[in-house]
Amino acid sequence: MKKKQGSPLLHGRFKGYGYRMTQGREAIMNALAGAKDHLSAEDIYMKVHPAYPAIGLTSVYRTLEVLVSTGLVYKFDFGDGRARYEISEGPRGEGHHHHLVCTGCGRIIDYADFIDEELALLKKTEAGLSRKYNFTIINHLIQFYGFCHKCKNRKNDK
Amino acid sequence: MKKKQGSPLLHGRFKGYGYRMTQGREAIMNALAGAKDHLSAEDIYMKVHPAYPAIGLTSVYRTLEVLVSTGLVYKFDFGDGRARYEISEGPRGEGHHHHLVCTGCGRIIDYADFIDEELALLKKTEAGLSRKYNFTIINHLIQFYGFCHKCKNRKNDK
DNA sequence: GTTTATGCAAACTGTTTGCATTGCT
DNA sequence: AGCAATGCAAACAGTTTGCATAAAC
Repeated sequence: MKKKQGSPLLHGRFKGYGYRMTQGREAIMNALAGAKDHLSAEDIYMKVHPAYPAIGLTSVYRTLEVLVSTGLVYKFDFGDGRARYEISEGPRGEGHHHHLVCTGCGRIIDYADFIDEELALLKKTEAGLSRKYNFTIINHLIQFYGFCHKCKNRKNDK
Repeated sequence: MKKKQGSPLLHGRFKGYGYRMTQGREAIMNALAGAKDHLSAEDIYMKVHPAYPAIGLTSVYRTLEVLVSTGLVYKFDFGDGRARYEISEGPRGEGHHHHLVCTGCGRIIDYADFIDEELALLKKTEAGLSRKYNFTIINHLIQFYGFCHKCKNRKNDK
């Protein structure tokens, strides 16, 4: 189980948009497809580099930009100054989860509990929003902000 | 109705944490309190500068950092490279809203429709999450990603 | 009188861009 | 062959940090 071969879907859809498929892009897509979690541009660069050393960080950024603009890949930002990317398998994908973000220390906890109820409601909301704002919804991001148990206490010290 | 005088709550809570109240900090808090929308550090700097020209951008950042770490102010990131700040009146505040973020052009649409149903569910979810992860939830961020009507079409061209 | 906050300038970090070269198709 | 994609280095933008000074307490 070295590197999961290709992501035919991504691959195909990508070319469908008229972009060229190159080794670098393929490697980047594989890295994204094989990742459980959201990766930063540098994470991706690191993952791809050993298999394809010719890659440059610039290409990673440029490829990501294209992927994001087509909606095939997702970009989000947790506020730590570096963007994260994740394959857009959509909110029904098995890896889908939401986040708890600690305002005190920046820690991010992924959770997938309660997701089902949330999704049911979101689906309804989406329908309404799509209509009202003429907006095609592909994905969503839900984050709860607050204090993790460590920072909760530290806060009281202050 | 020039600038809403002080934010006694913020003010008091802030000192309660042991920080000193300075003119600059007060001005920054007023700027935040008077804003309908999420402001970037530079927005705040611009708002504060006329009334208190001695202020420096550095202080804005430093004050925001403190406010965020106490939970009095909220920081989020839409992915355009600059962080936004907003008074943490919590999800029940009248200005509370969620976002539609266009992946194609970066446009952000604020919406407040459907908020009530969403909030009801979120409240329930929060309770469960707080317990399970021992995490104190103060606020949340909900964003739908997709394509606005303009980018929807542009995408088909490609 | 101490200690914390400030302003300025310089340092940093992630991301973007210009340009000559390479590699898809 | 023709045009899109790449790599490198330099440019950028937002944010952070060091340090001497000023302001709160």
